[in-house]
Amino acid sequence: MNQITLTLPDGSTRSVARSTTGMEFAESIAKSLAKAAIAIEVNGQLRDLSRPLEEDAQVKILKREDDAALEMIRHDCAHVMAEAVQALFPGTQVTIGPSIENGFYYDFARNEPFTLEDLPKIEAKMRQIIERGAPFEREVWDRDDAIAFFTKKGEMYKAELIRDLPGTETITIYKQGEWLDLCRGPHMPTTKHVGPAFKLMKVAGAYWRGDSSKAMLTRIYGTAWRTEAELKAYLTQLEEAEKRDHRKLGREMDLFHLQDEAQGSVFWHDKGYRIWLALEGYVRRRLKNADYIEVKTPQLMDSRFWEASGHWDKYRENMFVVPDVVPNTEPGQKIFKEEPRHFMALKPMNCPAHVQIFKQGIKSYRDLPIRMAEFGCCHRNEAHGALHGLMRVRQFTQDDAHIFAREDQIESESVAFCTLLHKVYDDLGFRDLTVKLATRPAVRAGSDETWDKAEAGLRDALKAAGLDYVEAPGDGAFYGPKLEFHIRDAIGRSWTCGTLQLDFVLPERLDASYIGEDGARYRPVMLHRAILGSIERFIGILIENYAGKLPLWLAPVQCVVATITSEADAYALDVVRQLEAAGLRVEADLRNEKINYKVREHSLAKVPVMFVLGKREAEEKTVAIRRLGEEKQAFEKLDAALAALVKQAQPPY
RNA sequence: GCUGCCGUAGCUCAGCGGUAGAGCACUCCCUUGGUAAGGGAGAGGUCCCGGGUUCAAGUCCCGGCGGCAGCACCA
Repeated sequence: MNQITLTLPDGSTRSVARSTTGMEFAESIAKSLAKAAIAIEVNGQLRDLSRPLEEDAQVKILKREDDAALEMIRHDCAHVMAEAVQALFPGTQVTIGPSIENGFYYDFARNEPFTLEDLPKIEAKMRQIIERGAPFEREVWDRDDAIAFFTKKGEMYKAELIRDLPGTETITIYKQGEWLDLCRGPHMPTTKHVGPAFKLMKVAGAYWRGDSSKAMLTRIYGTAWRTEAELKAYLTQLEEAEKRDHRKLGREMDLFHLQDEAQGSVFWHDKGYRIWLALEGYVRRRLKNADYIEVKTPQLMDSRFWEASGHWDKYRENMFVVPDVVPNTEPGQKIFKEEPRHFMALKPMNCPAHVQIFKQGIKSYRDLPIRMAEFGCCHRNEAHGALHGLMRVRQFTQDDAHIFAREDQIESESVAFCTLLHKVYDDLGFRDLTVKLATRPAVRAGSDETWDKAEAGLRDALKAAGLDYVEAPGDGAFYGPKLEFHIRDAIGRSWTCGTLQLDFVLPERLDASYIGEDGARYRPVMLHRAILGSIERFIGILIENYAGKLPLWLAPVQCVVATITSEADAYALDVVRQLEAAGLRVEADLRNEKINYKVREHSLAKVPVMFVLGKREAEEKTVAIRRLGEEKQAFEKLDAALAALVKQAQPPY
């Protein structure tokens, strides 16, 4: 038969001649469809419209509006950029250029890196290439021919890519006019389909194949969208994110600062530390209610200890090591009187210390589970380039806890933790949550059998908790698999905060045991878990999520009492005293400034509530209440206003 | 750590070989003003650090340190 049957998404079927191309098929349905078409989905696989259809299939014509189209626009845009770059900068080698979230990039090999000034030139060239509208043409090449071709052209990276492709892979080349690139495809019909809604954003270095031992390439990032309106919306969103930057807000709101002498460690100012205390207090109450005990363990411990835990070998280069030697105080002498032989290290994590507490005395199976929490301050010597405000620091405090449990308690403990975590995120305003199961990494401790057991344990727990999840192979910790909890913030960014890690290795290494019902000794299993993760980082996330306008119970200054005239000063101070006595965080503003000025200033400082007092309020013992973001004022009796505010400022638990 | 860009007043930034500037913030004075900037005056700087070029260096060159953006890393 020279006819094939194509089934459309609505279930209707059409018979067409074998070898009809996707584009011809689209045209046979409707001219308008052919015009809007950018690709065809054949049995769930995206294909070029130019490719002939050879067999019966489920098909769907993809249009610009479809989600998959965005990826194609971005991918095609990367190709267009590569052509533009090679046209403008001869001798530049192309490597790879995928589409990514919100856009695309292309990595180039060039002796001189690109600068921001190059971007407008490249963009202009790209617009020419798009306008020219050359069709993307797919060709299948012989493997050796392709390697020879790219080698001859001086495209060593491309040649390497082809050489490393599995032998079964078809080598496809896409041409757009004169220019061509190795590519799996598919592509849209022509470069014109990319459209005008793109922008080159930044240049950066990137390692060849993501390997820091390999060459540093120069990467150009771009963003691309279906329409210019979408592009504009995206750029606006970036501006919004910049306005929310916790480093900027932290300075403006006088929350914290960082300085050279303590890189990566935070100086918490009075106001920032109020947020910390409110948050920590809340978590502490939640933990107590969930039957956790709270402990505090040493900051500095002997290297022997870290050797036993396994951290010394694997993570020493990220630990702060302190020589256990008496330093010289004589001027002009060496810092140490003798060559240091013994070392101590600042703890990079709390778990080994918690095992020590567990090991004091003999534990019975009846004692388990023991849920041991610590707001543990840890130090990790992070690479300079990794430090970023509160988000990535060298000294941080975890809302950490280790649950020592029997194996038969893993599931119920995991489920209980998931419940607790959900409550906390819900209270903090994060409702959009995704869960990942990170499984065994290449470098790890413990037998495969142990890992099988641990991974199965977490899968069972997820099932019992009724949580959807995706697996992240190879992302687990060296001692066990983990669940990662990702929260989505108000502007759509995702953050990994909570974790639950199952560990059969550390109890073994540090020889923790309990006596079972039968009188024999057993190993407990450890569940490492955190909800906020790092408190520093979580406060950073809160600041950005709320754009500095924290919920009343977390706000560093909950209420400012501002006077209109100095006649109200005495009354204002009395009001402040009463609010403070009721446990609120309050400030008085008696300055010789107009009320407009005061309202503006405290609004910009994101103070949620202002009590404004003039002569009238002082005489009537009332307050004029102005809330952040509202233009209206409410007038109330002081007693009623105070009682209402105290109620509103209650933490969620 | 790697690549690129940047480092001037508390903050945001201008100046780019020829005696350090603006706005906001700060201090003082006038003003007591009813819900997002009242007026005036003043004070404030090793122009990141160290070398070099030059008659002369925030300004040009080299090295360090730090910041930012990616990359790599994140127990």
